Amino acid sequence: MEFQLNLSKIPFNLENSLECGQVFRWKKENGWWVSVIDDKVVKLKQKNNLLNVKSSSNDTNEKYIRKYLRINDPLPDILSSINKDLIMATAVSKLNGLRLIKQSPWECLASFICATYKNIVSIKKMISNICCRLGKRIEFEGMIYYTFPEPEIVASVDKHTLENCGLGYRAKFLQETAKRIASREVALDNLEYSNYENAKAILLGNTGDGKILPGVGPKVADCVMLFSLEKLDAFPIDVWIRRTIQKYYSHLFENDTNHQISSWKDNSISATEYKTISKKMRRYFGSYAGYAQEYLFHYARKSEIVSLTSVSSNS
DNA sequence: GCATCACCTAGAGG
DNA sequence: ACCTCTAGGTGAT
Repeated sequence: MEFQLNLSKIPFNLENSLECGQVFRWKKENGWWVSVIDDKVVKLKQKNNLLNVKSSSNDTNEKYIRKYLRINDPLPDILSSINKDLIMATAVSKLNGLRLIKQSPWECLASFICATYKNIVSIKKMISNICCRLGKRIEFEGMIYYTFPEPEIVASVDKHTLENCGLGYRAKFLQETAKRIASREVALDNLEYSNYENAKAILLGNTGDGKILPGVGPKVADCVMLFSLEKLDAFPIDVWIRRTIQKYYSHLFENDTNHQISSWKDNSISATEYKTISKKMRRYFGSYAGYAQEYLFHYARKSEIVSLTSVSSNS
């Protein structure tokens, strides 16, 4: 399967969208961005208004690609709705065309369970290891690729297999969560049809029925909802975003006597802080707060407007 | 409820 | 070659 997608008058930037930290399995090979989506190898190359697409499957049609890349999101309207201040205006002007990507919920959930307390380079390696060892093999244009393994597979392997993928203490979290997804104790795919509050309560196990997903806290839940469950108002808060907010949005918290922004410690976010920041920023940016988060996150990392002592290169 | 702290491990920096 | 520190946080106390 091979075709071109005409993007004239549709703002889209492939590189920004794939490198902003929301997806972990795309890599550049011979000028093409390559990954496996579901069970299909997909290669993408953008030249101005044209997106070249190649795939191992004939099911990878224009509709499929448009959905995955969220081409139908009204990006100009979204960006003007979140463009509320100078820092966002700068991020938008530098990253225009960055779109959220619609991932498979299970792969997204598993990825962000692995992502806790790791840098992006390490995350990519862990996920690559999981796919190599447990995924289905696909050959395309002389190269071998692997699918992301189904929850049933992850649930049933020996625990050491996951540990050997470099997951460390995350191995048991991932496997336990895989079991509960595989058994459909938690119907992950149905959460797309719940609202933000309900979906989050179910992911966090706050429904009172004891269906806990280990390794899933507020940050992981927000990432899964934003990147795979159509909750574009979700606003994940990690150390980068928190530092950016502390530096550029402290005025929003001036009247908050309970949670003075100046007292935030640099290396951790308490549950209370998470709720305070999340509520404030979701209200401030509105129904597309998740787009704002992604632009701020990528801009903060790329431009180093907030400092980290150890920043890994993105290669 | 709410704050503190340990946690697997790879990779960077000294 | 070593040591120290940190990473898209979460769970236990």
